[in-house]
Amino acid sequence: MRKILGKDFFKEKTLDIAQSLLGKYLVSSIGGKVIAEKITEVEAYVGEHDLASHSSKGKTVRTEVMFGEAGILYIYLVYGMYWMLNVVTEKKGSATAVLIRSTEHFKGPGVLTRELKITGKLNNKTASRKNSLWFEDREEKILLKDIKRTPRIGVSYAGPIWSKKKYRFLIKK
DNA sequence: ACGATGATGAAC
DNA sequence: TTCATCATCGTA
Repeated sequence: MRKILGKDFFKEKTLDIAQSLLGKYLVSSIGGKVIAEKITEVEAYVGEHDLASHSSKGKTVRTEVMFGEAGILYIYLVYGMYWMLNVVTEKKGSATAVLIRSTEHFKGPGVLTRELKITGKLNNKTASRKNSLWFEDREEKILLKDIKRTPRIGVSYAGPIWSKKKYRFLIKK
């Protein structure tokens, strides 16, 4: 059985959502071709007080998306080349999100979006079949013992506390 | 180890 | 308006 994940799923606590997104599927039908990929690596960004989070800059043209409703996509460009895919979590205004870093076949957040044809066009849109990008539960259980936690990647700017938080979750190989 | 490549936010 | 930086990746 396949269930599309909606707002309710993304309303929970960000760290819980991050962990439970492992083993779920990211499905893209952008450009007509359907690609379904099992999520294997994610990172949590837990609010305005989280110095690694873009939302710690407060509400700006870019970051206001993070202050929106659970289940909307926050997609931005880094290094002038790579789109980063995030899903907004918790209640409106919490400014929390989960970054999708890797799937089964595509290692790295920039590779993943490139291969699934994800761009800023979907920024601030809801993850849904209608918008050609959604999340599915295909009932593949990931055991706790198979999940590894590490600090987040590329956030040394966040200072001694926040750069060291173990908010990266990945499926052990 | 480094360059590609352009948006972002802070300083001026 | 300028400037350093950036939730990265492929090539060396």
